[in-house]
Amino acid sequence: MGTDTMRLRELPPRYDPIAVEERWARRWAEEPFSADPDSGKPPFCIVIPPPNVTGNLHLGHAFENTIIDTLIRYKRMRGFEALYQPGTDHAGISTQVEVERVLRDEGIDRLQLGREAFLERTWAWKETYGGIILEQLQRLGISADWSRSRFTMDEGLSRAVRKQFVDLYHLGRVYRGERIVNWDPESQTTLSELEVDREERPGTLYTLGYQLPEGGHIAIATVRPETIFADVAVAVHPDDERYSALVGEQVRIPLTDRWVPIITDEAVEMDFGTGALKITPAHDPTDFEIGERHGLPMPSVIGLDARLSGELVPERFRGLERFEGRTATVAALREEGTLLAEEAYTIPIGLSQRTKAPVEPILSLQWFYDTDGIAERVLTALEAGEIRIHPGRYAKVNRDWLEKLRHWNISRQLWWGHRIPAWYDRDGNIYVPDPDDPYTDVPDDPRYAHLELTQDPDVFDTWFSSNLWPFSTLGWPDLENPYYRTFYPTSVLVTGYDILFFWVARMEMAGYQLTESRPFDDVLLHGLVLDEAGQKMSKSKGNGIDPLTVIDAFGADALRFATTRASTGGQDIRWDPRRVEMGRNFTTKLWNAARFAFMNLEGDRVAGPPKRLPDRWMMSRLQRTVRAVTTHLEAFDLGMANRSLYEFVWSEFCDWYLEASKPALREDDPVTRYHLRTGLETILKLLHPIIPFVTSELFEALGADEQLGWSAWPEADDGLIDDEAERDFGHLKDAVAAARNLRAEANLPPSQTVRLYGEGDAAGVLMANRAVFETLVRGELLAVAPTGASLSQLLPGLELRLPFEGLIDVDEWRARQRKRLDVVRNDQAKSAKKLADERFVANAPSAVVEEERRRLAEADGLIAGIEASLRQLD
RNA sequence: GGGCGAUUAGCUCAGUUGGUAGAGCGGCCGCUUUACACGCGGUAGGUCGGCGGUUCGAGUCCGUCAUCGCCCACCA
Repeated sequence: MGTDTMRLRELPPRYDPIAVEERWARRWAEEPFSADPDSGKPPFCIVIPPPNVTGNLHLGHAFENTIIDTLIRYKRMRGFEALYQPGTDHAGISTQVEVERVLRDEGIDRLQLGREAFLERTWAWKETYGGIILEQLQRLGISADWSRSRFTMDEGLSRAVRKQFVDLYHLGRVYRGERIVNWDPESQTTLSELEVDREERPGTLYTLGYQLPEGGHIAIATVRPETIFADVAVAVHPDDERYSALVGEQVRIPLTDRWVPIITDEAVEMDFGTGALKITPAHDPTDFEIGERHGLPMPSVIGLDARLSGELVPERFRGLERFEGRTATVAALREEGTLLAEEAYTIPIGLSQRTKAPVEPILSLQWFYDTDGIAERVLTALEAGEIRIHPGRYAKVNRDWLEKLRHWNISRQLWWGHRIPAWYDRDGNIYVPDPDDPYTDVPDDPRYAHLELTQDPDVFDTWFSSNLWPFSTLGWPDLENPYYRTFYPTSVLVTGYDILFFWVARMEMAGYQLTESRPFDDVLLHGLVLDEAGQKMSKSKGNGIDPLTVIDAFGADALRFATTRASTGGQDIRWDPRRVEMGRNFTTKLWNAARFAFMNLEGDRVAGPPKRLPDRWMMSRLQRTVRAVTTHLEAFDLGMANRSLYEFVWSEFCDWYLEASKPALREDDPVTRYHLRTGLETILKLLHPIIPFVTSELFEALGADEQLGWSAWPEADDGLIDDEAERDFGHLKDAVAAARNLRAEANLPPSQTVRLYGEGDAAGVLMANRAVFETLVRGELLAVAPTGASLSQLLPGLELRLPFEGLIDVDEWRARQRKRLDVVRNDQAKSAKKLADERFVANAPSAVVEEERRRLAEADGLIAGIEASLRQLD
């Protein structure tokens, strides 16, 4: 190879992550890692789970994007055309709530402002704050193609949403209908099942008497007496003999003069309460279904403002807020004498995930997505293994949810979002754009010009647009878009298991529905980041940790190190600042190792096979590390990749190789210099996906003319795997450790040079690598056996002797040897016992039995040796 | 009511196909050994939640119980 012309840049003695990271982050933002759809290289694509456009980076984002970026950088280095598709989500309800709050602080009411002005304000807000989270992500060093950033309300993506709706409408999969929905009276919109949290609250179970015509009553249990005004029937189970005689009779609703029939329905539980259920179709999902089955009327008595309203509500209760209404109703019932019993009872209650307000089930005219057919299709595909889910246990969760999916309420009474492309004439007929020309709004269609059409005021559920994300960001519905053609279906979808239903399952449905394809090959679900006490981090609890603060203090590499290390099998990760410190320390260690290497890299380097034992050993271990890290990354096991690298770099490369190579470097050995450089360079490449900043900096300082992120991933060279070198260097390491033990036991100061003699099968390795051994132990290896007494350390194949020179402390040594003797005798006994067991010898694989025999022999030898060395000093 | 996860050294966590338990931090004893005190060398510390089973052999597989946590669920 000859003389090297590379120019090493001098490294500052102390690594300053802040300055270095800032420089690289800016570079990666300005010259993003773009992907060329026409390169012909195999594609690899991950779309970012789009963060809320007005949100701030939290640790969950940092964790998630580190995983994604690590995979992307790895694949890019492996020669894939890797696209990390970035972007943001308009996050309908949370953004609207946020902007409303800001307006309120200015004393402005949304309704006063009006829809158009409000949207203008919201867009302005989005323009101002919408980019913040992406800038924050850039500090993490993620290698997204920033030139392709998308937003769910971009024109192209909005078009995709409209197409989805139009297609589904004409297929009959979305329909407008009056059904029970979850109403959030606080934000004044409906919510899907997923946006409602179930909680148990202490309450009361009331038993009411519904008067029978002939006198007497039927007792009915309810937790919502204020809804009796909307009752349309009383239901009992068809097999319930207690009531069979009453079926068909009319009963009087308390506090009113209305009489309703007693009917039978299988949904009634005979064992619960009195076995008789009041039927309130407009305010309870079960009752709604019963009402539908029996063709019952469905009057409402609770309005959108969550107050009692309507003709059926006696005047004195009208206008009362629902919970006040309950109190008033109960009081009146008591007075009337129809309140038969009250008992304390835990009642399940639905809360709006966003506002925490108790959700009111109401009957409302909304848009629904009948997902039955497509869910079936996804289930078939999942069954066929078209999508791999990691960890595997979530595959079942995914399936179970799809199996019992209900129609999805997709309309929201919000302003911020994709307005529903449906128009109505005065008679309530529905007009939706032609599927063959879905981009034309209905009012533009000359066929409808004579009608006075008004557009549906509602917008879609946010997830009705993010479900398109894997293909809408790539250009769909333009099927000829090169990005769509090359990168779809995407490769891996990385997200938290908490949005498996919200997002993943819905993308699966959208993919098969609209693109006839799975949207991704693999789904990698990660855990949640918990606080130090193991609690979920949340804004309301105020226990969140700002990743930017962490980055400021320790560096983004340190944070990335911490999160990848904690990334094991979808497990939640409890925040532990010690992991970040570990990462910071590790980057510093790497920096210092590089500084040492740089000090020794000037001068000739000769390529070729390693000759000296330390080089052979290191190169062999390095190949194994390349293999292990590659395997782990292929399996998405970032935690293991992290551990393999940490272990190799710190405990092998730094602790042993760099020390052991010092004699050769002192001698200016060009072969060792070559392997030192190769080792360092390979380490930088392997570490790059995890800690891109410090590795890029060092690679550049090493004189490379390409960016590390674009360089090729190392290939393991099996020819360099050297079992003999590993065994011999193992002996050397053991001998060094034994020498250090002797030094410690003899209580010799570290500065004092020790004289040692090695004896036994492995002693040859010491003599052959004398300079290495002497450097590592700060001692002198004697060529001739010392006469007289000495302290010994017994190892398999080696006795290391420290000549007794009178100045040393024998007591410590003796105590330690005796202790060691106990340990070895214990091992010996265990092995002997095993080998004496004929069932073991007969059943265990011969290699295991052989190994046990070897252990026994080794223990025997050690015991004899240790005993002899102890006797010698008696 | 179903389902899932966790339980390993003082703390936070690893532990591929079952073959004598590991890391970081913390503790203790030493060290300006010229890459690194964000470091180096040495050292202590565990009946792997309990019980039972399978096996020559179980942290690892099966059953069961306990504790903690999460998800799903229309018994009013």
